[in-house]
Amino acid sequence: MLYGGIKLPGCPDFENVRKLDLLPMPALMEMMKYGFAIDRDHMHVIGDKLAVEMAELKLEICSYIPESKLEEFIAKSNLDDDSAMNVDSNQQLCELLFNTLNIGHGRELKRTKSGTHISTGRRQLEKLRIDHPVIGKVLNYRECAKLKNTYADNLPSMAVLHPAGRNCNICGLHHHADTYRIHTQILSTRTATGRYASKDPNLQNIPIRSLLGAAIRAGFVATPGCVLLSVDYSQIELRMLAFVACVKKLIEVFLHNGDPHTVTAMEAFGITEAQVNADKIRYRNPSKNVNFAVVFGETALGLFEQLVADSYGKAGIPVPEWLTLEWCEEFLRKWFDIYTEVREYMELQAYRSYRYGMVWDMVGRIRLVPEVKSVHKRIVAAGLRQAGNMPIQGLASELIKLAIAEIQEFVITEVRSQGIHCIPLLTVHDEVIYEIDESWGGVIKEIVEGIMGNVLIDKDTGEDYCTVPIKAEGKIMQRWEK
DNA sequence: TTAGAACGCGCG
DNA sequence: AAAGCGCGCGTTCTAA
Repeated sequence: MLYGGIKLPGCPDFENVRKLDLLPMPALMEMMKYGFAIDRDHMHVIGDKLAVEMAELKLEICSYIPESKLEEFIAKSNLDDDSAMNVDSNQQLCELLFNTLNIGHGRELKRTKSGTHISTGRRQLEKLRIDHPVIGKVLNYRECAKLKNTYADNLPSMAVLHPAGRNCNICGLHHHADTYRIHTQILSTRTATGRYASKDPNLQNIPIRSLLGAAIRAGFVATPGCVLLSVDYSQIELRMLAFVACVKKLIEVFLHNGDPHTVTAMEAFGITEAQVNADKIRYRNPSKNVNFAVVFGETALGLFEQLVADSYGKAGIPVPEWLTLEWCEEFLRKWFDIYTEVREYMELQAYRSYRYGMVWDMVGRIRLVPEVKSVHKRIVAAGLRQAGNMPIQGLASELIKLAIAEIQEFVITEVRSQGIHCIPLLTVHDEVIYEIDESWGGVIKEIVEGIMGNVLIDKDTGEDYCTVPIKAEGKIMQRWEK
């Protein structure tokens, strides 16, 4: 027995899955009930800064409208202020970029799904960045608008006051100070893969990747006297791919605690570690991209597009001469030769999709894939990608569920029973967050890391169900991700 | 006037 | 021809 009667490995097994879905429920209930504290003033300050930035960018963007066209644009603008156009409207943006400024003239520009307009998505605009200064402004404006509308303005208004004092009427706890807390809803039976979803508000997509985004995340704070403990699995999907598909070379890399991206580059190009590090853009970045995206069923063209966008976007440099579609095709071929079991794994999932109409992950959760019987190649291809991805994403989601349940058991029997404050706040796919009495954060961090890393080791026999070591790393913070 | 589609984008 | 998995949400646009 692994935990509470959960068996591994498996085939479709509803009883097993039902048990696994129920075990983490007490912890999820607490996450929703206690909420995650936010610093409303911090959010307001960011919101004000973004408003200023947006107004400036909007003026700069509108200044590119030629005098002769100005009236035409003003007539089409749907805003009641005196601005010449609405940058949030892709139609008006298309008019400016492609019909007025003729950016990308003569080049093949990708159209939107419905085919009615040229796509103004970030990946497309990145390619046009060096053609005209307005593109950069639009992208900056978009980032500001997203952060302001979705986060800076909305989150403070959704926060609920937990007043200082005993027996809080919201959560029942004793609070030493007023806090404003966000209560999300966690949906445990929503996704096709077994992951959780979060809504009203969604706390699983709080920004972090950009500098401005990180500032938003820093608005999530620990209650005074407490710290936040965030523990996340490292490279969890790549590890699960190695495990599920029995990928010899990948398993070895993880057993030796190596860096899979560097090793992939060394193997694919037949070079040394020093050579990989000497030209990371050429060797390590593509390897990292494929290691990450192969579980999504990325194609050579997808890889090519991504690397081109990275080149223009992040590095701000033209596409290197070696970066061609053919190069990407060749690299992908080499990748599958090195990790040849992945090819076999994908074929097995395809077979199961056709034969049984479904695929399943290692604990027995199923996903139906009727798409593979479609007459449309595009639909079939999408179904096959989903079939290949689900057991990987699924198993990764089962790990964190087991961990959440096990940590909760520890929290209740060993921590709170000693009068130490420790509550679960949130889980974000491969990460769990707790709020802990500040003097106990360090101790509990070590224990939680251990529980998460050993979640596939049998508690009675010590047998490891997993052929790949699993690692979890924790951080202690006053503010989320800082 | 309004519900839903389309588009774009935040996260893992 | 299309070309990357899983979500939720804000704004604009469209059809009724």
